[in-house]
Amino acid sequence: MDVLFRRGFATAAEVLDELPDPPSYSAVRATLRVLEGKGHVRHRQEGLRYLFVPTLAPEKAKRSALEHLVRIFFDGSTEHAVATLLDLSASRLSEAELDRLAGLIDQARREEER
Amino acid sequence: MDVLFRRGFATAAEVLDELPDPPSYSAVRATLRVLEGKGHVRHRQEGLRYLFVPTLAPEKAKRSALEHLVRIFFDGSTEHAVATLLDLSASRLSEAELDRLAGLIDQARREEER
DNA sequence: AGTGACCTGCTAGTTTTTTAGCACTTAAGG
DNA sequence: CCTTAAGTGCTAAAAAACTAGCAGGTCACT
Repeated sequence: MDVLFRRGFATAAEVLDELPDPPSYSAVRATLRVLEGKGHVRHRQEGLRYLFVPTLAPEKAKRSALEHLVRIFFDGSTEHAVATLLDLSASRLSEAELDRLAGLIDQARREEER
Repeated sequence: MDVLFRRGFATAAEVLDELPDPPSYSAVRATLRVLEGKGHVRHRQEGLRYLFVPTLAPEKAKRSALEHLVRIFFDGSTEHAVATLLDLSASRLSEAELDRLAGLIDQARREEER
């Protein structure tokens, strides 16, 4: 699922390529069929091969993943999650990115006031 | 692992209790043994029962989980991840929390300048 | 027309996981 | 002292996942 979410879609072979500690090609194909059976994935035929796509829309998947992570690792505290995220990559954030983030906080503040 | 990370430690029965769509008690016990074999978990004896604890320190686990999520769902962009996080819970953030977050961004900015 | 590269569907066999349950130990309560 | 509850270790059987590989189709190239 991670591979599919990251790339948007992929063939079984592409999923295999990107798996760390990969099982066999057969196993990947079987797993994709199981995931499809469970409704987590769909496939469409592209030429003669299958492209697999996550069922959940990317926007929903992102939110759901973040909610889950905040609950599991930060006891539900968005503040702590954001703090760790900033700390994690403070040095990689550009001036412009920081400006935009400050803007988002201001925006949240204004929505709070209403 | 999610249950252990969220609670810090737990018995097999507690893990079972918190699993959505739970397997059998036997399966949980066996899985914990496998995880211990792989080094993801340790256990210590508490009275006559076992308490299982993640091997990875919470601080490292949080960072690792965030890094992974940002890579998978936000193409590595911390900015987009923070934006979604803020949007996700803008209405739940207090004035004080927003102030502290703004402070963290200022701090990142100052570190950038050095 | 033939060949090689890929891909699907399928299968049979192996390995791993899951399950239920038994014997045994410890702690608590009557 | 006896009983009950809760835990561990272990086992055998069932279920699921993994593996290798074959037949057949399509495509591109020679």
